[in-house]
Amino acid sequence: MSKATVAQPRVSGRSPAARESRVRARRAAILRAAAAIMVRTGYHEMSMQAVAEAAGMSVGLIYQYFGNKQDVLRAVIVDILEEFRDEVPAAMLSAGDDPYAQLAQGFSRFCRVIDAKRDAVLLAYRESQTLDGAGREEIMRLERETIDPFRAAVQAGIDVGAFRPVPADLVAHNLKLAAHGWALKHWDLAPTRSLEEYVQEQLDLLLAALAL
Amino acid sequence: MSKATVAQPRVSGRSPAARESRVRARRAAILRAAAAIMVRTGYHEMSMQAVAEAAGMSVGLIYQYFGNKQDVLRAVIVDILEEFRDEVPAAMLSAGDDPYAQLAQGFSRFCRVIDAKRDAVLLAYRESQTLDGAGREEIMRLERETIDPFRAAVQAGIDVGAFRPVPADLVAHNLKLAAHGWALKHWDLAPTRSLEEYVQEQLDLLLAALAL
DNA sequence: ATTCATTGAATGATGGTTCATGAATCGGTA
DNA sequence: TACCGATTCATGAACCATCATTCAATGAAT
Repeated sequence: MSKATVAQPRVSGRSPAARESRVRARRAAILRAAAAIMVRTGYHEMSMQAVAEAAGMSVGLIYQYFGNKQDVLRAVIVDILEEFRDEVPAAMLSAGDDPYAQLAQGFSRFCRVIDAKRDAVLLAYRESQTLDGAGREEIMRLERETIDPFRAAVQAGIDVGAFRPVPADLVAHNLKLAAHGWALKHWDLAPTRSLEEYVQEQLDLLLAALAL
Repeated sequence: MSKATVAQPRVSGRSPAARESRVRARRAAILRAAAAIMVRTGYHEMSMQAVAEAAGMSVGLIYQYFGNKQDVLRAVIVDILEEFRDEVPAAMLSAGDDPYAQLAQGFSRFCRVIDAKRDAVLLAYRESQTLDGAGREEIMRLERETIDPFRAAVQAGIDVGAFRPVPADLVAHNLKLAAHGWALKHWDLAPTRSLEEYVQEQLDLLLAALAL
């Protein structure tokens, strides 16, 4: 005996709109399930069977929405990084013209988003090497896009004469690593300080380098 | 047909000293081979068969020296971190009494060692989550021991009145992340600057926060 | 009736770990 | 010296388990 016994009822009809919304929902369910499992166990320990169960569908269906397992990993990681890429620059825009305020605002938002997804950040660090060349390229691109506003703000401050001349890209890099650091070294940092304290202390330390 | 065909001639005799030296040599060969493979392919893609071949011995023999595959991983990572733990504090001791000079010396050495083992550092970041609880504890301990001299030097400078009062542990943390960052974000940093330039620029930025 | 979504057992490949087998070396003995 | 168990070192094929991926069969919608 074999083959399908109970097909899950389709969520909605066959119209293009219905189809598109079903595709979105399925993809989201898969990614949500996969992310939850990977955060707990890691990519290699995650079986597609487990993802299917957690997402409430069959294994075969996952392959309708993603080419293969690695493709799922890529989508999970990209999802996270896209949130950074969208949130951080937006926060800086809302901070007005002052480069210092922009940096403070952007860094603060960056840290907050990271704090909310600490596990996912660790996942991205751990598993991004599992991706193929194209996947890694995409990750690097997203990371660059996220922090370029930092670089630009520092450079603007220097040009205006508000900051000491320093390598703007390196300052941006340090802000990024400091934000990532809250997730990477949470075991070391969190026992001694809250997120808010961390943000303030780091802003004080890292932006002191910009003072004339 | 089956079972052993050609046993490799024993390197030396059965005396305690000979035994100990053989054990050391075997362990070293296994770790060298395993590290090389993992750096290229990652832990999960590394087969014990491949390690055995690269180390010039049989699979079974590896299990005489390590309990299992994860045990090999732990040993590889611990090896790297122990080098940091030994080198960094030593470099600071050789820098005399000035806290600033100590920090500069320690950070510089830290970065140099990391540069020499960039792949291994990435490996440690990627795979340390694969370890069990005890393994992760050991890693955290080694990391703490490595950078505690940074914290102590900063604190000493503050106490002496040479530095502005800042959270010493956070400065130490930032120096560590900046050193790790040379490996983690080499793709971003290296195109624009050499290791020496990176060290100088980072010292300038990070220690500016200490100026009165 | 046709088309598309969905199922899940079967396939095929991989690889960690064990262990029966054989070689090398030893201390003791004649 | 020459030989003999006993002991330790070393081998690698076989065992067993785990999955990623496929695809023929089935159900629902039109």
